Amino acid sequence: MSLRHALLAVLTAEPMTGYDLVKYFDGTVAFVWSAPHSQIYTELRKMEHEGLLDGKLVARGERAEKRLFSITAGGEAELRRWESAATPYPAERSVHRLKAAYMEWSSLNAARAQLQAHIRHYRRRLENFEQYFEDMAEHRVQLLSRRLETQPVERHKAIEMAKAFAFKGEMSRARMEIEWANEGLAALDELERSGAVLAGDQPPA
Amino acid sequence: MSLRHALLAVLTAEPMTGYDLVKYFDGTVAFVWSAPHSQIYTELRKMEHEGLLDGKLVARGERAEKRLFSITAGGEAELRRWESAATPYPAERSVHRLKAAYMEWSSLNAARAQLQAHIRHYRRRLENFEQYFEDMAEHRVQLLSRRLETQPVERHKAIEMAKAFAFKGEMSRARMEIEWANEGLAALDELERSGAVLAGDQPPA
DNA sequence: GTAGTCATGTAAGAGGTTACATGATTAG
DNA sequence: CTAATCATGTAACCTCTTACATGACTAC
Repeated sequence: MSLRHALLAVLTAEPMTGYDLVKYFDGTVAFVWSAPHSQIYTELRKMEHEGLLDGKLVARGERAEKRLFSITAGGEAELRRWESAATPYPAERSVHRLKAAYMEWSSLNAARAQLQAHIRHYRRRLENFEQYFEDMAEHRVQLLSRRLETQPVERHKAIEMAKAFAFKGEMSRARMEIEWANEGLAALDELERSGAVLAGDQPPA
Repeated sequence: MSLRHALLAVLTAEPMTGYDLVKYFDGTVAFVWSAPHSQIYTELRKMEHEGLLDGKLVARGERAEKRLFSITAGGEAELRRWESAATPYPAERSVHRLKAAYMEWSSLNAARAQLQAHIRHYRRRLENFEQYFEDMAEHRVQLLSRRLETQPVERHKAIEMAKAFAFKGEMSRARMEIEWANEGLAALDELERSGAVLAGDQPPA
């Protein structure tokens, strides 16, 4: 049920089409919540039926039309309710941590490759976040600029604080994962020096 | 497709029933991968049909029977393959980070309550991890002890390293989340001092 | 004209959640 | 005898993934 709240939240910036939302969900929003277009279009229609959104057809070129969605009073109320209510913590499901926990079934070199891939993955994320912060400082984040234009000035500080805070969390997470993987690489070196054996370095019994 | 690899990995310790697996998945395994019994029993049967597991009925008391599953050579091969192959990174979906990103729709006090709940959640997790490490040091982790009994000695170091490494990752994560939430609380205090306003502290327009 | 972008769907299937359901065994 | 634990399922439903599908608009 979080996709709908993500959609409501994005739509508080300004009315937009499903296509616009798809783009945002492929861009900055994807850092905290991602969704494919198939899910977005169907959820938008559902929310329209439930009165959380208002969709109206507008012209697009000569013949075509597109559907502009805006958040309704009910939608905003639902967003406020969700933002103020407690959200249960989903059960842990971390493939890469699971894999690490049973690393003994890999080989020394394959295990190293996994950790190096882990580092590469989170380094790339970190670079994207750093880019985002730069863009934010220079007012180049479209969604945020639109939001500031449409929301009352007295809320601007809170809006900027929330975005920065959330992304800082993802940055800390990325740094933590890189550090963790580096410690794993060191532990593997130590294992190798001590002559320990992984199952993948031995033939199957 | 990771549930099956988690099951294979746990079953390398020793043959066990679905019920035993359910218990482990409610216990230590849940820290990296959790699954309800409904999913576990059906997946076990599927894996049996595919030849990854071998299930045989054994007596249980006078009348009843239970099914003991053991990993087959094919199952072990699949586990080794998975452990050595690259695993794609799933799309981010973090409700609490999403909520934080749109905190401006909450109220100062509700936002504080969210962050305090975040801290409590990860503190509890951290305590559980600390308990686990203590249990591990004193050889009180059943699944691990069984595993060491059945696996060749030359692999013991690697086995212990892998478990400790994975759980250290979850501990770092928990510490990071606590620190993050504390920074958020400080940022909210700062917002309040500066007279900033959140939407939830104002009536709906 | 044609390639890239804008724009919006449907549908099958996998994975996960929650609830319903049942019965034997064991320890007190 | 009775409560807790052992033991194993089924089923409806929701969410998400992946693939299929279509057509208009715009810049070159």
